[in-house]
Amino acid sequence: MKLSNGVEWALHGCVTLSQAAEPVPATRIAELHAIPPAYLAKHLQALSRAGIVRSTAGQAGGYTLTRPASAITVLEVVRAIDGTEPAYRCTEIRQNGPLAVPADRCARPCAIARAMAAAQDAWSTALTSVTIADLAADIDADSGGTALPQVRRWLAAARG
Amino acid sequence: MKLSNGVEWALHGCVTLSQAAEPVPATRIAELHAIPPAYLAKHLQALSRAGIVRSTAGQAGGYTLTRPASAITVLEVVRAIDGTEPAYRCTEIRQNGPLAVPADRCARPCAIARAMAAAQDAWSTALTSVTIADLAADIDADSGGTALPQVRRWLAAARG
DNA sequence: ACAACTCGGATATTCGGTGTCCGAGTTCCG
DNA sequence: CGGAACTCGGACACCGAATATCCGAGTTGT
Repeated sequence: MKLSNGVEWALHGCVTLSQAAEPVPATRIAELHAIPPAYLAKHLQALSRAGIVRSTAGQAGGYTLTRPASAITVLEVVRAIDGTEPAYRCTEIRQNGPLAVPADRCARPCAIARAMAAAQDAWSTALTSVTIADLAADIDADSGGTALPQVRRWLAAARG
Repeated sequence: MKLSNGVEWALHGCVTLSQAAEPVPATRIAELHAIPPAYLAKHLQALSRAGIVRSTAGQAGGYTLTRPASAITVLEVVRAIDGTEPAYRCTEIRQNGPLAVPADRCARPCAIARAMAAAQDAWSTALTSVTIADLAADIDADSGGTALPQVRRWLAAARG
């Protein structure tokens, strides 16, 4: 089980966007974190499709959050990048072989699938309780209150 | 994020093994669920390496659980098949770019990594609370108490 | 009207999961 | 005690998805 690498970039990108009132191009975010610009753009497109960010074209265009950062959960971002498919997918092998369970007895998912689904729910719940605003606040606290102002200043300076 | 398909086979296999006092060959388990025998063998080897099952060679050989099914958690099996690497791996991109955080300021993992780790812990905890014995009991209950006896009978019949 | 900048999707490449095979070792039977 | 059959174990192809990239369509500001 491995999570796409783009999730990290998307989350950092959302935190960055939460500090900018005006649109920020994908290229700008990419150079902030020194990551491949074209690939980051691909993931930002996914965020756009999910309705988390809004894109404006043309000069002075870029990406903006569609909602306040406190209304965007980490789970939403993860799902936008990585997809909504659960980690465990039951193949229903209980319906195969010499002791196959008849299909009309399989209305409910099997016990293994239920256990895995419960674990997935716990995971999702944990990620739902954290918002982009929480991440930004924690990052700022870790730096002693200097990180977010620095980002805001850098975004303004790069614009000029 | 996707979980290896072999996890399902391994868990079903462990439930089957929990019903057999004598060694069961990989071929036998494979035909029970109508899955590729050679590939299932590969995963059973992983369980062997993890110390969950014990293999005996030669005629009348096969796999056996090393512990009672109530002492084997689902998480152990998942980790044996899928590896112990957490789903989210932090690349530390905060140390890159024009606003790079100095390395000596990065003793603790970043806020994003902490949130993902917490979710992973919740997931792991959920899977630790379920044992192979629990799965077997649930499967039996779902079938109205017929599933496990059927498996035991089939294992005995196939031996002869 | 022009030009520059932006996003968006279509396109190669690499890596891990999927599936398979044959050899080494061991146990049982004659 | 020798042989044969059965078992596991690791080494070998195959495939799909994630990675990484590019260029064209559209829009804004001048």
